[in-house]
Amino acid sequence: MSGHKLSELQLEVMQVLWDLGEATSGQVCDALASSRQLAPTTVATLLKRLEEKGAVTHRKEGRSFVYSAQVARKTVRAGMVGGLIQKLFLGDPAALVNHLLGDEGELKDGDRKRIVELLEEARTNEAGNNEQGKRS
Amino acid sequence: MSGHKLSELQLEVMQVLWDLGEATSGQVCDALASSRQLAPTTVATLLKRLEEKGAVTHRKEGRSFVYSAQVARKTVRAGMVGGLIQKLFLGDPAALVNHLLGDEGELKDGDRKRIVELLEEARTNEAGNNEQGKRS
DNA sequence: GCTGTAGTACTACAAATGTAGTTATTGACA
DNA sequence: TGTCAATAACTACATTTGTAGTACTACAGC
Repeated sequence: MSGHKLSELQLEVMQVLWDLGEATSGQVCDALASSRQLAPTTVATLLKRLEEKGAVTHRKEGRSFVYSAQVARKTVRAGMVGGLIQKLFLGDPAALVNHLLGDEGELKDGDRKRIVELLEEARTNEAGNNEQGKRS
Repeated sequence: MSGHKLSELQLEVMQVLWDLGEATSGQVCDALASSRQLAPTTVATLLKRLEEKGAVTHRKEGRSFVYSAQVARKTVRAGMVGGLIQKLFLGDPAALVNHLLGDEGELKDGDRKRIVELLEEARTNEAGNNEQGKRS
């Protein structure tokens, strides 16, 4: 439900929070430093906006805010992957996989192999589900 | 590398052009009508902006413009899927597939099956490659 | 106790996007 | 042949995003 559309930069911030569990704006700023040079106030602004849209929360510790993600990585992934499938693949997830397996140059040598390996797992699960009757 | 970042709406317009081959702004407007009510001028604006960024071209026919996509659907898919993988899955395509196969509720019953089938096919191909001698 | 520093709050501003009105043009049809 | 309907050009405006400056505050160390 919660339509969490995150921009690229917002996503980067979320990644930091997901990885660290929680962080002050300063820590987020440091974590991002490798990929982007942002002024500390910029990061603070980003966090506040993310909070406005419910993607993060903060608790107060001393005078500073310790932020943490309020939406799970998985949720955001699901939302964004789902959106992409809708928008680009007419709602058909298999079309996405097909695209990935195609020769679009997406995959490096090892990737294809690893993906195919996932097949084994998937089949196992599939079998398991069938036998046990699936629940979730 | 042409960084074609398209917004959701822009993407919808592109879909129409990809599907129809070419279309006037009026036709695009009609095609979009089912999903969105947009003023004809709005659609015209969208097309012009898309042209500015090189995603579409037009030729003149009488007094009206007939637009057609200038970037291939495949290219845009590759770009956007690639971006998503970078941003959300640390650049690992297999992680995306894994996510799809996970129980995130993304897949309807038939979908999983079809994906597994695709993977099986891919594995067959992979085997073929192996037999012929793989390089890397 | 005073000062520097880190961090929040508030403000700002440019670019992109979603959306559409106004105006000018012009081919089509009565 | 004159009017209408379609369409392009230009303009407009709100929202979101990327980015950051300024002002205020409070703790830390001298």
